Amino acid sequence: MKRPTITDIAREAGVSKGAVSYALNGRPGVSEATRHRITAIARELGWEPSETARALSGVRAGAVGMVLDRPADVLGVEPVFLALLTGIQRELGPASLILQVAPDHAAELEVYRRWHGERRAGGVLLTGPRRDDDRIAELPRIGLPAVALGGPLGCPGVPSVRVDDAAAVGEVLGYLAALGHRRVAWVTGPGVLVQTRVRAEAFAAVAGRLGLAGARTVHTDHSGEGGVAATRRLLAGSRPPTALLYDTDVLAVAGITALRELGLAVPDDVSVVAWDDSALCRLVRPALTAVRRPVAEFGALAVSVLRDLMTGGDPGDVRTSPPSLVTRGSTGPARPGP
Amino acid sequence: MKRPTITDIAREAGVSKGAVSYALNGRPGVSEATRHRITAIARELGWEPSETARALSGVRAGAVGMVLDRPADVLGVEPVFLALLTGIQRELGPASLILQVAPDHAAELEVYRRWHGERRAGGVLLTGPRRDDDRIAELPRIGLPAVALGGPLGCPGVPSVRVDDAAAVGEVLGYLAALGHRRVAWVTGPGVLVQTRVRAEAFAAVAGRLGLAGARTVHTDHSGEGGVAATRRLLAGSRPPTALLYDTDVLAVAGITALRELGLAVPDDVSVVAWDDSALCRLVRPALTAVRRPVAEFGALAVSVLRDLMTGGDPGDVRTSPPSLVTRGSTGPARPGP
DNA sequence: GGCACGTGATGAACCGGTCAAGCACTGGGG
DNA sequence: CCCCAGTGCTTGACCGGTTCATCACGTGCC
Repeated sequence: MKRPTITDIAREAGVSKGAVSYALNGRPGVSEATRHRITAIARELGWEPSETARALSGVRAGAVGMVLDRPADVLGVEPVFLALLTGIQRELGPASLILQVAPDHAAELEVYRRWHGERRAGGVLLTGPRRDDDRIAELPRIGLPAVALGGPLGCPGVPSVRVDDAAAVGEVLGYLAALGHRRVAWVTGPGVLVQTRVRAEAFAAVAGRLGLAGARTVHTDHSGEGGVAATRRLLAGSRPPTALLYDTDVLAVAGITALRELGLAVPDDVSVVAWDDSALCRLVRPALTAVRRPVAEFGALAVSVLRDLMTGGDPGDVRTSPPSLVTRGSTGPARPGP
Repeated sequence: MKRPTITDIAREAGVSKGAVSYALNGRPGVSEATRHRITAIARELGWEPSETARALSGVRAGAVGMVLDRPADVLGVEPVFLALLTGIQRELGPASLILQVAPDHAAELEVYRRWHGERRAGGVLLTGPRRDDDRIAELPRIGLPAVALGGPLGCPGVPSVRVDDAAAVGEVLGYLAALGHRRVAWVTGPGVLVQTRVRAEAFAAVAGRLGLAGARTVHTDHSGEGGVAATRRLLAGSRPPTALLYDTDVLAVAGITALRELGLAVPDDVSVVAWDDSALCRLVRPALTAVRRPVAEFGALAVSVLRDLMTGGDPGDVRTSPPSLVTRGSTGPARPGP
């Protein structure tokens, strides 16, 4: 009950191995009649190509690889990870995803080199891109096609797939401004991440445009405790913010908990917005107003761009469909301040 | 700058390819002197074996595969997934994990067959095992070593790795009983999952032993909404429970939110326990008393058992270190009932 | 001295594909 | 009629390992 090989097909069809290879790969060298006969036999025998053998003979692999810095750091956000995975796999179809954890960028590049050398992966998805990321410089040199998830724009050879966070920032701030908020603070992750940076810059720009003088950005390590501390610090100052934006759902929950302990009501005293929508945002009370990003689409799009790159295309940077703001109970009119 | 092959090493050492192969694999057929010379040259050249070539020549692969039903269903719990992944990868070391999503068990088995046929994976971790799982019957037939994550005990050929949930159930119920709780309800996931079943059975058994007459189990689909509905239903009955156990942290948060909306205080009116501890449990108020399971250890252990199985061992079912109960603010003395 | 035997090595086949080179056959143009 | 180009297929090398059959070379024993 071994799986059939092209040799079996060749024997059955009365042709050579080479002819079968040409026929099944849709390349010239065999007549249409023979091609049909061969594909019919292949289907009948239930033949499927051996990725292993293909890889060994130097053909680009179809599998996609992904290295995680530290699992918890993927894109800076935990719960989003599974949605991302779903999208990736949906677009990947029968091809498989190879996952590996690497402690640092050097080790990560080593993994890329191995994957490429062995042709185990034909391309990779780059997670958690940073400013001046050495990986982005090195990958084209290795020759391994790569797509940066939420990465910097305009990198030659390494296209980025992004969610239009800037637009979302605009929408959120516009919404909050319309509610009368002037002092808005943004509790976000490590500043080295491109994603964080993009949001922070958009935040500053939009706040400037809307004339929100009291806009502030606070960087944390994305941990709940960090979020709590940042919230306390922000509220302790003079002229505290009337609206808070959090980078994750867990961070936002930590935030409203901290606010409640400070004796502040949400949304009466302070409004809260979470960055990624989730079941948690719906379930908590007050339910969290959140930015819903098309994360699964993001993953799927990344794979399709990578595929394009792998087949010789030269896709530029790409955007998903725009994120949307889901308003719930955690936001309301600003309390008239001093 | 191609990577070196054993042919390069052979040329350098002045021996044949075969000798190099024997030497590097630590098998008889070469003298100790030659072996040393060859390994030295291999190290110097920076040689690393090509998994691809090895796979093609029929050697068992070292990589481990894992198929996800639907990502969100892995072990029934989302946040745990990343911790699991961390543990798996820690034990896996430089070997890589191959991940694939399959819509149903038939497709999943097809993936296993392909992986095994191509020797892409030398073994697999089985997720979300069920009672009378057809995969567990089929995998030994395919010949692919497999370890069931939290699976049924005593399956010939497919060892299980488990966390001792029964002990945890005992601890939780003992703790609640000591606080005076008699009517305890368990809000859990789909009954087909072995994991859920084990907990439910332990729950019933322990409740019986402790004489908790009002113990009840409610199955949900693991969604937050399902948890809310179950909570409402439980509290609406006559003689409602004074303590609630939830299968996930998100479920528990949904639960305390629902309780608050029903006008019930936690823990004064009702105590709440979450099954898997997480940042969320610490951050929410009242902070959630939770069962902390060694999830990363669980993943690592599964890989090490799988490795044993892959190298011809016959490991039986294995347990992780015991889970522990972390008491926080969401549990307290039972309110004297009617 | 002849023979069996263990050791250490070699050479070649093999895994399942890809692909360049070669070859037989056909048809058209000069 | 011959040459050439194109079509359709075969042959065989190759990718980087593993493994089996074989063999040369001492060594020990009768």
